[in-house]
Amino acid sequence: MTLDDLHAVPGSTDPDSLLDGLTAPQREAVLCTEGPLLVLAAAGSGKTRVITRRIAYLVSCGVPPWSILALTFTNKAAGEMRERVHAVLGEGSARTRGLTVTTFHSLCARLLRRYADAAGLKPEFTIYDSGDQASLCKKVLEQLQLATSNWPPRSVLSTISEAKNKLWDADDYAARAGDFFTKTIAKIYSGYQKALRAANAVDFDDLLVLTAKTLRDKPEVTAELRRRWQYLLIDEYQDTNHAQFVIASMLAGNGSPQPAQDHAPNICVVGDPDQAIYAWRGADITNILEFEEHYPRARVIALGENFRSTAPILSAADTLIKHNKHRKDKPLFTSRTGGEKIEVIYTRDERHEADLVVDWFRELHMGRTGAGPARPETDAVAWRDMAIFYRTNALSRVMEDAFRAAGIPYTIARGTAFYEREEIKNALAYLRIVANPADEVSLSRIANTPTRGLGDASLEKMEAFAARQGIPMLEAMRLADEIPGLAGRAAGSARKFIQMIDGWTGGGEFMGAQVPASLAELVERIIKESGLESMYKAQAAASKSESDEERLDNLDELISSARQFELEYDPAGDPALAAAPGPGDPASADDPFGAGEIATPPLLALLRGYLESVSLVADADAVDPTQGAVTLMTLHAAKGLEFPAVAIIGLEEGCLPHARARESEAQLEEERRLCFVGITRSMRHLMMTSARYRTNRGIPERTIPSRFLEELGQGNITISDQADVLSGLEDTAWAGEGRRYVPDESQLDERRPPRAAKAANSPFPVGSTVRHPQFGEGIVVTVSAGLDARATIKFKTVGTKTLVLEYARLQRVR
DNA sequence: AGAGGCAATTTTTTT
DNA sequence: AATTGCCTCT
Repeated sequence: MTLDDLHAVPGSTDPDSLLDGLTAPQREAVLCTEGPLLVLAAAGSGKTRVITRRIAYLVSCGVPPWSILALTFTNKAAGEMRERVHAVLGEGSARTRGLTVTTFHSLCARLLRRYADAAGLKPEFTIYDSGDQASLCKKVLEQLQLATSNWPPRSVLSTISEAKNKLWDADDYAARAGDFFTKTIAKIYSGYQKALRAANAVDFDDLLVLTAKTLRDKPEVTAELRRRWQYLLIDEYQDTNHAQFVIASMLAGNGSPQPAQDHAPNICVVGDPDQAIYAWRGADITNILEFEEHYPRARVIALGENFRSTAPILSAADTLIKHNKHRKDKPLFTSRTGGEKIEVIYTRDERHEADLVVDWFRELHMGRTGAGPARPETDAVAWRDMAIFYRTNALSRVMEDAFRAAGIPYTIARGTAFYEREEIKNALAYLRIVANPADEVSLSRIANTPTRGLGDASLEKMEAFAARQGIPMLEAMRLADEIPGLAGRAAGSARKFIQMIDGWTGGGEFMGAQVPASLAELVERIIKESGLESMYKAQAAASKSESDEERLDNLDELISSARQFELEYDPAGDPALAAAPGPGDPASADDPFGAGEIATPPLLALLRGYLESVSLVADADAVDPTQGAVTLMTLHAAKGLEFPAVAIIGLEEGCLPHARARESEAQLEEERRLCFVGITRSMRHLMMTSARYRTNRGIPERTIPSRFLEELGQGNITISDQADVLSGLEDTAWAGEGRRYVPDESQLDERRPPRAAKAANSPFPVGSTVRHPQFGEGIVVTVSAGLDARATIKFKTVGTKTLVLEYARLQRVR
């Protein structure tokens, strides 16, 4: 975010002022509002700024905000864009009312809820994540009597996903299936899709696919939406897949079968082919490459000047990306001069790597010292301005350990992590059942969690009954008394279970005195009344382990998140609730789609919205620059961000480029683009590390430096081989058989004394209980070594704190 | 019925 | 290394 966006005159009505500070091509991109426009925005070329100004410009020219639709890939990107448009136009004003800035997936979820009938769904449908998909797939495999060993659900699902991305349904796939493998997949696909519909559920692909099909097959729906959204804007267009392409085309009014238009659609797409990194999940680069063919009257504007990075960083990125053969060369330049070179560092192993990154960040944080006059304090880099990128999530662990030991604050960009915890999944499964009683996957998750005497045998009987009668499982449980062969005890348990759920939903009506008045209350009651809370309380008491107490904290946090959602929820802004507009008043001065009759009970609407938002979080959404901490994330999550200081780790063959991507030239080029994306996130300081040995799945292996390091341009980098400082280590450590790396402790860097030894000598070893004069009793979580040793202690009453041992006056409690 | 232990296996990236 | 699934034991 740049200063002049934040400080732009709020409520300014002068469209021309929105061009201030823009370069000529940027202005052109803002001003070219009519007709198809392709903006080829190189990394760091001010893309977001252009999009923001463009939206503001449209509004200030009198275009009604509700007729503008801007699509991004992550919630964070959408939120940021919304915020910046507000900042330029003045928040809360009617000037942005009805403006839609959202992600592809949320747009689709909302459209599918609103046009559920047309799409063949019920509006309370559940969105299944990959875990849910796998469970459902397993059930289908069982029905088809196929072994999961021969048909691993994960890989079956990815084949199905590929088909879906091409908009092939199960029949299309079956029609093309020739051999045994594809024919079997066709059967599974068909069964899986039936099971999804029976559960009134959709997977991530369905969100896009069903929307695309609805738009294609229901002209009345498409016409209505086209009437609303006259201006379409799509960010990161290089990463759209075929379904998204169809959605965009249909919304723009350029889809088959009748592309002939008397006016060219106002569709503006922004992207950079060099930053296409999602081919593996079906993104189709030809969408952006062939935009001009699809929209013959399209204007093309290239933004090539980079305003983000220093010259050496930019030059290295440019040199690297030029190694891609299947690429249209385009300029990438900066008018800046100076700047430090990229530091390429070879380390011994991943722990050494982590230590050197920590050291580097520490130096940056203090401001550089060294020869010459002391640098001004502004040279220091705040923790929040630093980031570490890695190819795979597994690489984060060692870095985390190092940061924790060093006492440097850090966060990991893993927005989905919270919702992947067992206790949260369980609580959400109850919520999903409440919202969508047909949701079989959620039901089987919690039918006997906590245990209530509904074991596998009883559940199977009820499932069989449900299948015979062709009714959902929950209905079968309702009729438990009539199920032949079902034990009386199990039937009683089922009855109680049903009563419990009816208590929350008012029998599905969401009315009545006993039904919760708020979402937070519903979540709280479910956690208590389902028995989840007492289950985890009992576990915590029995094991006294921290992870179990953490579960209770997490459940509390879920209640808070529901409360938060409730506070921010605006029913008028929920397109899924809006009644379809009457055909009479398309020219209504106000947003004809914004407010409509609300037929759904408010609590149910809230719950649907909440579950939707939970299902659609992205890892990148967790990036919070206000946290004052170093951010750790994958290279994929880093797209669209920028940081003054960046460390990219794991520059090794097999890691980056990844082993699985070395089979084809195309995959290798995508890896190179991934590396390019990482480099171009950095504004001033960039370090790239390569470990000579890396432990994968517990086995240390000798590595080969990434070819990308050779492709940066020698003039842009400085190389420092820290691994070589201890030459001879290899010969001794790797002598003999077994290929086990046994580092000789005596040869290790003095700055890093063996941690385990020091920590063990600490008077307060990990796991011990200590007493603090002020904070009371706690358990030692980590201890660092050295003179200024610190310990992280989880206190019973005041939470977790990091203390310097020398001053903390801790007492060991036994 | 349910919990606990052992063995086998491993997706890179994510909406 | 870590997770998941399967199996046995209570």
